[in-house]
Amino acid sequence: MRERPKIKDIAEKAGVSVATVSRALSGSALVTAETRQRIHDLARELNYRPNVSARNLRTRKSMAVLLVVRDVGNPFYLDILKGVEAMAREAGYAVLMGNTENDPVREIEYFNMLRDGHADGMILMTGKLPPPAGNRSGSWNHLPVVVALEMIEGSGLPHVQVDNVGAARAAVEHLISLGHRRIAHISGPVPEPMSVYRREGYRLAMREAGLAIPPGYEVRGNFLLESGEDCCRTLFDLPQPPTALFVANDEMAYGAAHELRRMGRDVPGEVSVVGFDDLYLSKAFYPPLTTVSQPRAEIGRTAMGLLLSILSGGSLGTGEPIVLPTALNIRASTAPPEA
Amino acid sequence: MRERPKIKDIAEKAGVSVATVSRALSGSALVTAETRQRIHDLARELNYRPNVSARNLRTRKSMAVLLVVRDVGNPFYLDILKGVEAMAREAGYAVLMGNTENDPVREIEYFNMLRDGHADGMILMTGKLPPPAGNRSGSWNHLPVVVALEMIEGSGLPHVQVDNVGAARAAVEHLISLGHRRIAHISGPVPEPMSVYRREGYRLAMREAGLAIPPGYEVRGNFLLESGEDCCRTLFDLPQPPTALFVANDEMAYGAAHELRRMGRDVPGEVSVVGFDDLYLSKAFYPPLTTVSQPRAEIGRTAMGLLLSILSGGSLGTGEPIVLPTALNIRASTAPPEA
DNA sequence: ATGAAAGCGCTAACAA
DNA sequence: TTGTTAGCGCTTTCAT
Repeated sequence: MRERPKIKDIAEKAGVSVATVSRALSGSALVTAETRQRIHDLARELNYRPNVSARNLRTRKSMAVLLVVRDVGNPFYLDILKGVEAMAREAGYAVLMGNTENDPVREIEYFNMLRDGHADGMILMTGKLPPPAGNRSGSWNHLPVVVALEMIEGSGLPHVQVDNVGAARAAVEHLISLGHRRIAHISGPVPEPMSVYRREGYRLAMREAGLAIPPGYEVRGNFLLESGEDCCRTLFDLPQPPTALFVANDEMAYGAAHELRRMGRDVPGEVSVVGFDDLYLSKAFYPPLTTVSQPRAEIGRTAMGLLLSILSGGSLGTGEPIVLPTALNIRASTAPPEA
Repeated sequence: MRERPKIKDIAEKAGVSVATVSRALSGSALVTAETRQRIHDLARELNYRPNVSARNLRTRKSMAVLLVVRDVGNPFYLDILKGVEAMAREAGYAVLMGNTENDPVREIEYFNMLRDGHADGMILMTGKLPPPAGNRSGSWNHLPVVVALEMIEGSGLPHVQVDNVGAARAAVEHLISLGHRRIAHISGPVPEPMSVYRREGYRLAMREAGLAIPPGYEVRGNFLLESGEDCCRTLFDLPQPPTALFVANDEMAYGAAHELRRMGRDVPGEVSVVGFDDLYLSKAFYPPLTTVSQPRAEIGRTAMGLLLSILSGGSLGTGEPIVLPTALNIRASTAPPEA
């Protein structure tokens, strides 16, 4: 037996042609049950495994997908990755990790990997599309790419997302229904769409309740913990500080709550805090964080499902984005304002 | 210009052979600077990119590595992944995610992917080696595999790890130095080595301080949040409950602290808690968690570096495991016991 | 310094 | 139902 058996070895032992072996192994109906059985037995006996490079070259497929995020170190992506991975492996696809760190060079690099045959399709969660230079069609919308989580407006690509405006609005309405009037917002890095939408939800809820947004009540953060602390400090340096905070993600909400504690302000006694994302630690946080929960695993599964249907030549759907539902998880970081 | 230019297209336009183009593009010295330049220009103009499947088939390499973990959803792996990814892409390797969920079938599957040419090497963090069935050599130790984080004793494979015994011991010694005597331990899922080692460190520190471990003071958890809560409850149902907890990972420590709060016991006023891992949220936790910090990104980088040196035919090192240093981060969840 | 040619291992026409 | 054969696009001897 040679180092690594190939189809030819099986063919010789079985006394058939390589074509027959290939067919038998791929379960083609054009092989008698008897020869198929014989070949399968032989394959097992020789511990045969097909060479993927050869198959990929011939079939022009790689059976791999690329999952591209801004920062692999961000815990937010975990459940999405998990959802993608689960669906992918079920369908026989491997998952390649892409990490851009907001670097345009890398963003292009991953598109190139797609072209190079490293992967058959891509799930893009960076919210950005590199300029279509060197791309004949002048656009990306004929590539097997699904945009998830962070939308890319006008891209013409299939999207899987949540209603950030509506979810943010519901979060702020919760605060208002508790009786809060002075509600501030720590936003993400506007003008990125996700941040803009969440801020929009905040503004909408405030306006509908007839509440003015005092100057300085909108502070721009960057989604990181420290940023939550900093923004919180800014907010409470105001002459008329807020009684409630709507923070654009949980991580900054942790930072804000942390900072409030440091300043000796009780949460939710003196200040209520609402986050966004429902990271899995938010329920163990002290106080357990009221926050908007996104169906992360579902986002991953849906995006991968969409990509699979594209890869299998299925329709691209309606072109309308798929919007998954969010939920407001009311826990212990919100309470009525002090009397 | 054809759909996707290949070497042949460039060769024709340049009036040279495909061999010359291949050489020029790979930077071979056997091409005149002039033709090399011409070919490079042409390649850029045609927007040429090599087909990876073809190259992989020919070179018998995939320029990809497989990173296999028990649970891609676990935040602990994030920084490791980040470290691996950074080193990998620097060296021109792609990173494939593997997720076993402790399923032996999947564990084998990833080894098969290695054999099949899906990846050139593997970083294994599952702490388990599938039975070497169908493996001629009867063992795995000639495969390009680096074991990280969770050691696999007797595997003969290169290891990157931390000194779990020593780190755990230092953590418990901290508790002892604060004056605690009744120190309990919430362990991981013994008899898995990592859990056993951390428990061993606990026992060692206790013995050296001349402290007996009362019956029931060692409770077995599973590294998950809820498990921390459950174990904590068990511990405080004891007639003589502990004044300090050494918990085998941060996630369970969060759970334990959460449960203590629910029981109305102040941390660290009434009970001190030490964790292990230093997840990035531990400092934002309330109270900020005293915990053992592992150099996660460094573990990832080191493992990938080791794998790269193996893949480039370098030595396998001494065979001795590489042990990376840990540090005890003392924060606010530990204090002297009540008088 | 360049070219011709032989594959890498597989799949898929096309024949039989 | 099976076999023959032609590639997939690239790298790499071996000639020249």
